[in-house]
Amino acid sequence: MNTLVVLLGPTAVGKTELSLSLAEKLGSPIINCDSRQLFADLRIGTAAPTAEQMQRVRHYFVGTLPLDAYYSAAQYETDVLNLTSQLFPHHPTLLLSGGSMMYIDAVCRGIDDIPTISPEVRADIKRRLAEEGLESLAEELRRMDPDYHAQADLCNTRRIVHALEVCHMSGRPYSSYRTNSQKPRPFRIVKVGLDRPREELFERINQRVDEMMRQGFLNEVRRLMPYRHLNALNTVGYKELFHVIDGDWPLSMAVERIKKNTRVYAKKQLTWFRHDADIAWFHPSDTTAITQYLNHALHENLLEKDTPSRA
RNA sequence: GGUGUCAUAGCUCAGUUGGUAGAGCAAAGGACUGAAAAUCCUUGUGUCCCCGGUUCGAUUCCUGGUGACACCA
Repeated sequence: MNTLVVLLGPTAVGKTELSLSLAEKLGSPIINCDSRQLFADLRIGTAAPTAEQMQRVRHYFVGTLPLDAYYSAAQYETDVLNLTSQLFPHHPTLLLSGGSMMYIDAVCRGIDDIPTISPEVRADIKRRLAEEGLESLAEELRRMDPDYHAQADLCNTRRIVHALEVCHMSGRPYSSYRTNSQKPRPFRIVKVGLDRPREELFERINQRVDEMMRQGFLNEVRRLMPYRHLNALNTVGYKELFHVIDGDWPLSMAVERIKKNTRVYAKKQLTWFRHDADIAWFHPSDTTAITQYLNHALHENLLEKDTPSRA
């Protein structure tokens, strides 16, 4: 059976660096699992792999989406599964690397099939949110989908709106689509988590933001001003620097906010990953242990494959 | 050396007419199913500089230290 090695961890922990040597060891290309590095033109602010790094190892899903693309974790699931079925015949082991929690889970566990919302329904709910307010929508959700209403975060506009959109779109309760079941995958998954002491991680985040500024992050953002309303630009770093270009914030304040919001994001990632018992954790510099672990995991894999024919 | 001011959370500070204290920032914890670097929820962490004194009770008032700052020599 083929194996998908998933290299994950909080932002700035050192995934990109390690993914290169790991990919070379495994004889695999790198499948990016960073929801923002997927987009073109967000190179500096997302710390996307450099041209040299991309040349060293073949990367998939880096800078491949136009900024205005409608994309989702579910689409990513489909795209990655298609890609892996193409690649596995040539690469018995594939490396997926990134920190987008929901995208990782989409690949590893799958996302339920939920109807795509038409622009009409989306616009209608949006209008009603503005006119009637969130409480009114939540009340309607209580009638249309009491199950989800009972467990939903009623302060979270986005969740309530989406649930209601699905109800209206399909005529069925949103919760009826939520099976929370794990989809079978035709390959084995090995998760390698990277982490560092909090202080060390935060120091790296701060330094990386400073480095981004030195590389001309502000100019990158300036060029993207026309696209600021797009979801792809609702991203740490970009949204803060838009305020600088507007003249509302001093640069120093934006830089501090970017550092802070990146730290918050890293914490959020760790909170999510903490509940995943399948992850084996390592310090990024402990390459010996990581290699050992992978050798062990892949060796087990071989035995599994061989066992039936021996028996 | 003298005089004065100050010393409270990780930082900047407020406050208690004497009943052991709270803001901002920073930080910590959590949720998460077709927008997820998104969106949302929760939380104050403290020898109130130290030793004494007055007091039922001192972080608060008083004596003396220590440290910082300012001014005068």
